[in-house]
Amino acid sequence: MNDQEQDIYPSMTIQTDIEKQQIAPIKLGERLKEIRKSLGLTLEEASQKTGLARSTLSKIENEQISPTFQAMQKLTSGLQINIPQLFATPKKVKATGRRDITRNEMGKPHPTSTYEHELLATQLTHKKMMPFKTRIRARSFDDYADWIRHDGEEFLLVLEGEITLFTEYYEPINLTEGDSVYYDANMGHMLTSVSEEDAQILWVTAS
Amino acid sequence: MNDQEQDIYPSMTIQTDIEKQQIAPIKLGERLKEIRKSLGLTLEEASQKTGLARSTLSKIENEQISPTFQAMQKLTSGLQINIPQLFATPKKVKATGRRDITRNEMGKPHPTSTYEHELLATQLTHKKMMPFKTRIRARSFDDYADWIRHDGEEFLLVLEGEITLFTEYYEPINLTEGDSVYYDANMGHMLTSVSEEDAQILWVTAS
DNA sequence: AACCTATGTTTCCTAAAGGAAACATCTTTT
DNA sequence: AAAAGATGTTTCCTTTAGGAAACATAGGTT
Repeated sequence: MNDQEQDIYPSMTIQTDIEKQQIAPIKLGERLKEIRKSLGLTLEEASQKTGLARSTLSKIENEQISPTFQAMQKLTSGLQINIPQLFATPKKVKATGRRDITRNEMGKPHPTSTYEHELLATQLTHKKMMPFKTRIRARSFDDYADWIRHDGEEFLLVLEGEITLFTEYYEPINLTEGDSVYYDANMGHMLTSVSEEDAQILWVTAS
Repeated sequence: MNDQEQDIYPSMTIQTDIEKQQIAPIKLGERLKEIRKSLGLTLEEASQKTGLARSTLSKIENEQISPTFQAMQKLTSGLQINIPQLFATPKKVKATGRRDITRNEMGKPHPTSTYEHELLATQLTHKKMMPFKTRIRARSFDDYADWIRHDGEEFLLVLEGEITLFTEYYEPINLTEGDSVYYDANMGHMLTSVSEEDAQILWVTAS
């Protein structure tokens, strides 16, 4: 799957790092207090570790002042936390309880010139992985205009037939039923069928 | 795979969000200027978008002042960026060019009382997904002490045989060769084989 | 060239942050 | 129970951040 093909269906989109960092309508003070408490520190101790006055910490925790970036750096380095951590709400609102079953052959078809994709679990959006079965129609290196490359990592398992895996930095290699590969998708890659029948694979992408 | 079984091998560990956020010994002003320029904005335009005075922005960019958290919020909301982005160095060091092939049956065995895992791509560490083939030995609900649940999301494809998928919030459902499921792993889940032979599945986890 | 305009910097003032110390509340010690 | 200590809050003062306007500097226009 190359970049152009992406984002056609919502179900094809993958939740990226950026999206995960939900915007912070943050109660910074509250959060800081949580962190300090979880470290078992008093204001005085935290003051010593950070170099900020006890009173200043108190005011920050009670949202009486808005700390400067400088102060925040002292906070993070002193308490051994990183900045995103300060903003990430501890109980992250992660989806839970979702489930999506795709019966055999009942995925969403998505054909291209070289691959015949069958998208799985398309009822779910905002998932971390994108699984799909693919029948490899390409028979030759020349069926591709260029390397396919995109963000993220990919896992591939051959379900039937035999394929050749071309990758930018390695020699081509043949894979047959049951074989699998894991690779960085930034590296150029492409597949061709070599078995009599077009090979079928399972593909899972994450970025 | 339950929590206890995790983290036995480095190759089983999955790269988490926290690890990705590399610490930032940041030149905040410099970074802000980069962002503003990349958006093609003048100080005046940025001022209008953020509600911060032109002069203030100038001083921040030249590190003459240390913005308050309040100011930083105006920055991030006005320029449509999120806070970690402000700190992340633009050229993120992401792995690329890795590749790991696992031949059929050549994965790393990892048996438990209910499952017989074969871990795939174990040569790679810090990957976003953890793929493994599993033979389901459990035959009954009672083979499990409790629901299996852990962080992240899971994708499952039945390679051979038939299984029953038990999930916390849904009725049990049977899956046969070629069927697949995607679900949140926080939701309790467990599998049993129902076919004559123990069923085999492919499992991919991401968190 | 003189003139305007757009963009960024600096100045000057006020509003707000940060620190020291007094204060208020608890808990522990004797 | 009184005294001492520890912890967090508030006050008061100094320093710094943030905004308005003046200033500097660069292109464009006539």
